[in-house]
Amino acid sequence: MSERKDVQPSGVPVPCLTCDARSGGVCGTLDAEQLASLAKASSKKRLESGAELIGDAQTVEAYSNILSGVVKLTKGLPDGREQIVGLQFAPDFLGRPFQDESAITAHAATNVVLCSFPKRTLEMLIKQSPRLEHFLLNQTLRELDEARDWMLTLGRKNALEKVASYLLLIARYIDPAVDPDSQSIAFDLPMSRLEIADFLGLTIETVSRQLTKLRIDGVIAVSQNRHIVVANPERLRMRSGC
Amino acid sequence: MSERKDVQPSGVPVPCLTCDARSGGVCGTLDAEQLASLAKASSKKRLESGAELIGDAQTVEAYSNILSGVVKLTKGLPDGREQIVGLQFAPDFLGRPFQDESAITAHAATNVVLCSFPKRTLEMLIKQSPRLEHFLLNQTLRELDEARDWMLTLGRKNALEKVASYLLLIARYIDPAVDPDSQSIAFDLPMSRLEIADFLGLTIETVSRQLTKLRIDGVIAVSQNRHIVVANPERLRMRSGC
DNA sequence: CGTGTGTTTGATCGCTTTCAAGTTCAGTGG
DNA sequence: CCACTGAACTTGAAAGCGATCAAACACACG
Repeated sequence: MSERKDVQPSGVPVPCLTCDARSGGVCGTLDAEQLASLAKASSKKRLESGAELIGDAQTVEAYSNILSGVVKLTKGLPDGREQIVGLQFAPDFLGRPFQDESAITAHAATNVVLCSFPKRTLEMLIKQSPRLEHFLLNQTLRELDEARDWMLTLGRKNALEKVASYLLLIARYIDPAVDPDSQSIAFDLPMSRLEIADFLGLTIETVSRQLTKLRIDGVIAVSQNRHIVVANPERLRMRSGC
Repeated sequence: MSERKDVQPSGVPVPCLTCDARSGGVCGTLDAEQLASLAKASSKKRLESGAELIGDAQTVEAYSNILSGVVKLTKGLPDGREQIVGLQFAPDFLGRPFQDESAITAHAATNVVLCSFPKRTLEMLIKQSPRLEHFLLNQTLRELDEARDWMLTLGRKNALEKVASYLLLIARYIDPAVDPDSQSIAFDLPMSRLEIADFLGLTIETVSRQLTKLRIDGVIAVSQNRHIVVANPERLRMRSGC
């Protein structure tokens, strides 16, 4: 690709012009020149649901911005038990800076579009740009807050509270202001029952039973397995334990 | 205190000269001038085991370095259930940058010595010192790794594996190279059975029973409640599920 | 129309919790 | 030094919740 086609008079690379992640994510912290050097080395990737992005103990040679879709981060025990330890949504940054080997596995939970770039390129930019490092610190702190919230759920909530908490988590991703108003909210679950179970530290059967319970109690309506209507978010919150 | 007594010819403030955290922690990233301005605003605090450092939803006006002891971070449910979501040891940095309200509670798990300084002072230094921000990013990434390890333990391990994992965690803090050699290792638990239970998402009775099981199996020896001798670290690791 | 995958439902089992004593330990005052 | 006291810990018995095993159901696809 020629420079003429790649770079606008404004200095913003063409592929970045229409990119949702440009303002929200990593790229929003870069000046035009830095953005250009990152864009030159980056490529858009489409992944089907279920595809593996990063393998456990695998050398990581790329970082990515999530442009759309949901990525799940998992850890496993030698005997096959699995736990999802994080969910990442657009426009999150994906990758573990300053560490060559990943201790976790990443999979596409839905169809996913990424903007990937080499580890080296980004690490060079980090050294140049305190704003970028500040952005990463903030995202990492947010992920840590989320992980700790989830530890409370995993360690101290019962099955019903776990499932209710999960539904609230997804509902809030769709509409962050879901609680105060008691409007109903509808969405499609980005994950299968097995994945939900791996997220909640439960089995599929238990997840299914708790969804049934919430359905019978009139808190939610379920259709086609994945489609959820939360009739009464406030009642769902009451069942989530907090 | 006069400057003459506070500052050495080298430029290193006197109280910092003998400080263990000076090289390992936040202060190691600062130049002499920055260290001096931080030292001027900081004060050493001794806290008894059980003291509250940061309350939930309380405005945080100070950050700290942990000079000695163990700090536990907890989250609770409205009905009183509690979960420990993190342990911090010297020379960790304590506090949640860029957020006025704490979402968690911090308590001294043992007697603790802190070096505290005002939020404002550190935030000013962060703006000046990319090295400091880099240090904080690294510590936060490490804490996130630890939190995710623990999510696997909370969600997918049974009671015996949880207790074994906890003992390994503490043993590794005492001696990081505890696994490869099969030497025995002895230490005092920094936490009560209730705290261990809150860490593992179990009850005190279950923690006690699993410790008894490990004792009967000859994996550990327990005396005076808190003192543990791990006779065979490798067998302990085998029982931890990974 | 059959096949396969994902989900629901049912019955039973087992682990962890709960409730209820005991026991050990550290601290205090005689 | 020892007896007393309260807190922390251990042990036991029973109950409950989620896991496991098994079967039925629903939907997509060839």
